[in-house]
Order: sequence, then C-alpha cells, then structure tokens
Amino acid sequence: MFLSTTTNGIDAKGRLSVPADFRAIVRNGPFDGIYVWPSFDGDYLEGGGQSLMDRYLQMIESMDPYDDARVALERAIFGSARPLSFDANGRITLPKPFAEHAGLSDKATFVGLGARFEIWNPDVYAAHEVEARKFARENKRAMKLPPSRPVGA
Amino acid sequence: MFLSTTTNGIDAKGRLSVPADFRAIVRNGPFDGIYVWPSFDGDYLEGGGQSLMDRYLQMIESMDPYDDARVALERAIFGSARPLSFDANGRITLPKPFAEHAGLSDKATFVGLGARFEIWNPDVYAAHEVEARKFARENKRAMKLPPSRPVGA
DNA sequence: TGGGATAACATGGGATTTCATGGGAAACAA
DNA sequence: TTGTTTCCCATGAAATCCCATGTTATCCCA
Repeated sequence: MFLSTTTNGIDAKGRLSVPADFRAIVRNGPFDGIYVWPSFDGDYLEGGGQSLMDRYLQMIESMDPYDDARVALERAIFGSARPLSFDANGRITLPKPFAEHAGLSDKATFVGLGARFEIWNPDVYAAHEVEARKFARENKRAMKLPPSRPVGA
Repeated sequence: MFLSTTTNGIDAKGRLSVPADFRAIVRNGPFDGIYVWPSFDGDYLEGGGQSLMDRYLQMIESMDPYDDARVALERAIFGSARPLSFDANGRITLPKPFAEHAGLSDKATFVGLGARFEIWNPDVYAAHEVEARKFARENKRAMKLPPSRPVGA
C-alpha cells in the first residue's frame, strides 16, 4: 500500500529519488520501476506499479469497445503513461513533458494513496492538503467503516 | 481490541515503546508494526493495525473515484499515514512532523479505542479527558446500542 | 501465603546499514 | 562534434540494528 507524503529533490539531470518504501512495494514485480502519467484532472502526475496497471487494464477490458468513457480512459491513462525504471540508486528520470505538466523543477512531493500515488509540486500540494484536511474534518460523519471481519476470516 | 491508557517515554532519538498489549494485538499480521497518522480533527495521532488500514482502503475504494469526500479522505488518511515498524524491543520511531503535530516531546499517552487507538501529549489528554467525560455525562441519553444479535450469531 | 527465581518490559547508547543526492565517465543519438 | 542518456562510484545524513541494564510483573515451590 502506498502511504505517506515525501518530498525529494530533482537534480540537474532531471533525476528524482523514489521513496524507498514506494520502491519496496513494486519490488518483486516483473518490471523494476513505476508507471507514471499526467493526471487529466489537474497539474500533477499519477502513478503506480504493475499491479495497478493490470487492474486498469482489466477494468477497461470489461467496458464496451466504443464506450466513450472507455476511449477516454484508454487515451488518458494508457496513451500517456510511461514506464520509468529505477537506476541503481532507486531514481527515475522525469520526462520533460511530465515535469512541465506538474510544474516540477527542483523538488517533487510523492503522495501515497493506497493503491496508487501522485507526484506534485510541493507548494501546490501544500495548499491542496490544507483543503483536504479541512474538508475531511467537516465531513467526518460521512465516514463509515465497513464492519471488521471475525478473527481468522 | 485496543484498550486502556498507557504513558511511555520518548528518548533522545524519538523512540517510543508501544505498550506490550497493543503489540500483541497486531502481532501475527503480515506487518510487524502499526500505522499512524496525524488526526485531521485535532492535535493528536491516530493509529491501528493492518486490518484497520484494510478497512479504510475498502471504504475509500467503494466511493466514486472523483467524489470530493473520497479525494479528501485519501489525502487526509493515506497521504499522511506511515507504517511504523517495531524495533527488536517493540519501539517505534516517531517522525518529527508527527511529534510536532501532537506536541510530543518527552512523553506520549496511548489511548485504546477498540479498533484503533490515539497517541496524545499526556497533559493535553488529561484536560481533554475531563471534557470528554463531562460531555458523555451530559449526553448520556443520546447513547444508543445497536440491536443485539442472538448469542452465537 | 511468602519469598526467591525467572521472565517480560521499558529504556539507553554505540555500531552498522540504508538512503538520498552529487558528480564523472562511458555509451548513444543527432 | 554536441548534447543527451545510462551506468558507476563517492559521501553525509538519517534510520535501523544490536547489545546492555534497571525495573516491574509473573511464576513456582516451599
């Protein structure tokens, strides 16, 4: 599970260290790296490991071939995603268009969201985080946890 | 079930012993540690074991992908939670931002709340507890138990 | 039921490893 | 060539591991 928020530096070569716990999650996969694409919903990047891509693929395959939503998803995710492999020290090199889309220059913030993660400009994310926490506080009553399962189930 | 209240010391390295009974609850899980995040509702930390996180993930995944509440919760919980693993003696190391959020420096109070627990500054908690008991006393008529099930069901 | 032995627990400090980051050299492309 | 990408190694800071110790709780047997 991708968790927590980490800000790392981007060096002159466009290299960016992926947090070690994120790397640990995708390790053991067939591909030693992550999949990243520009979000169609804002100025940030989205990403995940092989299993996330497999799930998206499965989801899309279950939709009608010419469903508008299917075509949109295919374009937005598969059409723009890139596999970014780790170097020996666990860094990826950000393609320029990605850095531009998210306004990344010298620092980037990884945000773990369970099954996937996002990469933001730190300043932009800070503002969003304040909003998100405020919204959560005001809507906490809407949170209903599913019942816990019996031990051993 | 996380129960009772325990206060332990925080050493110079930011290490904090998790009460032994709390550790016993999460033992046998796939991850030997606890998940902790700064509450979005106050100056304390919230936490639980793997099963709690699984339930939150289930809850969030059942919401619409671009629902505002979902996005806010994802960021407020997953975006700020960290897996804190036990060292050989059952201690966790508190990340600095967590200690700052909850005003923790030399001591921390673990408060068991059933499925999850909270970590407070002892002095702040003492004051808060007085308030909480007063509130409970004044609102006792609003407390409702869910209908009980037949024994064994 | 008392009291000594034993185990569990919280805490402390030093040593080691991991991690993020920087830069140079070699391979590649235009 | 000139600029770009990939691989390799160096380094300081931070996190982790390992061992030691006092104290408390638990057990066991007389």
